Amino acid sequence: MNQSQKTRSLSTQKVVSKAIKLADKDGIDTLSMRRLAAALGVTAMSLYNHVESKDELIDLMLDEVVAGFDSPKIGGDWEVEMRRRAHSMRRALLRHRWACGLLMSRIVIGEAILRDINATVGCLVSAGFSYAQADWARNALDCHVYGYTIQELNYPVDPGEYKAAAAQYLPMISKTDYPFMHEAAVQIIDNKYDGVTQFYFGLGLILDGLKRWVSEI
Amino acid sequence: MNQSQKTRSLSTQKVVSKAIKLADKDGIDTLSMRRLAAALGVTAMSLYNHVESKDELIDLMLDEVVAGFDSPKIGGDWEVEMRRRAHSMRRALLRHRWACGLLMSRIVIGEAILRDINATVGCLVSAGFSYAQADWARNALDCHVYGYTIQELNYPVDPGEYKAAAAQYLPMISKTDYPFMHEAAVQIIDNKYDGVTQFYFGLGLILDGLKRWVSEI
DNA sequence: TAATTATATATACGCTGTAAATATGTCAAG
DNA sequence: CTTGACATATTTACAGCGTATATATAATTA
Repeated sequence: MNQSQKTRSLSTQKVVSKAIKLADKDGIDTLSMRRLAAALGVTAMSLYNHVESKDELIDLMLDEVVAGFDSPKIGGDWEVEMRRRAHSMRRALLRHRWACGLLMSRIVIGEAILRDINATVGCLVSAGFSYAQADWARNALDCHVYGYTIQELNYPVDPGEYKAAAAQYLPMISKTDYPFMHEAAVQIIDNKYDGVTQFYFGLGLILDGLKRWVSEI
Repeated sequence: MNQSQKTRSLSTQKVVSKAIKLADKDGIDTLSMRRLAAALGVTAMSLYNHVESKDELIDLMLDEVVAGFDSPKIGGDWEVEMRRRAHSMRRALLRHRWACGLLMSRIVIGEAILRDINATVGCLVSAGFSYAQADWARNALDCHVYGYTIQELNYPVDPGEYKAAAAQYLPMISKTDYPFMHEAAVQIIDNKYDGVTQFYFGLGLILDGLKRWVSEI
């Protein structure tokens, strides 16, 4: 039916790119092999010539997301580099909203991921961290970035939205049963919260702690 | 076929409990309504008399896990209470290995969850935190607990296992392409890492930061 | 005892990932 | 130029999924 019925039209790269595009648009839940194939003008089983399974496809998608991270420069000011990396991670994870939860909950070993970890550990080590310290520091920073961002993705931290959401949930939070939560919701509605500020505030807190830790040896 | 074919044998509580038991044993991926029903000696559709959907079932399962958290005492020493809560969270999440990823990536509003958040914010507020500070502090702590624990669930941080895993992955990490990662893996194999220590170390770092932050106003 | 309600069942639908067999286009060697 | 090998796309099929719908039966209420 197509002009190129059995001609080579696909490639792993094209499959992965289109999958990311679809996941960005419609969410990861509605991404099925059949739907992806249709979007590429092909039948589902064709994809398996370029991808071993849906699981491998998702790994490849995730590696592509990580490729968008701004990895630290080895030899640079570690604090500046870590901050820049964290910033770029958050941006990438907000752009690909489906990626954060998956990145946290799988072991993915792709090229981009190895490169990023190597650069991060390398930057810290060449700044004076021991390997153990660097490993832990990276873990703490990633925990913050992933942990914060995934909350940001699920809860509306944007000032306007946060207020709206709090107003919406408020009736569900009994004032007598949960007085502190209730008051917190009220304060959120009245005051202003800013997701970006909170993100960098927490990041600074961790970086400060790391700085003191490393220097006090 | 059963001795009680149409008799009332189920309840929401029983369904949720059995679901948790199955998820603990075989993982959340193999938990289907049919399998769960079979484990209860019943057909799949029967479950829908006690649970609105599989999604709601999972929310209920998660709330039950959170019910196992050791929530802070309002009025107690906030640092001690937060440490105790974090400890209990980690234990509960390690016991129910399927829960951590889900807790991070959904908005769950159950009784136990509301109670826990209320107690946590309440403890911090009554210790002198503003509501905004308390909200952020809880977020930072939860990020650490969830973020750390989910890594712990996926990567073997237990000393022996960590070594074995590093030894297994080492061949995949090219020494020329990823020298720092390679060296890190080598050091992990030679030195000793301890997941528990790392968890409390990171926790202490955050608590220290919070302490300085709150007092310096 | 009769009517109502709560609960369990049976059946069915559209969806999923992918195994297996088949057909067709491309390319290298004779 | 032909032929054979290979890469790729298709077709068909299967077992499993969540759950909508209709029905049957046991327990409770009137």
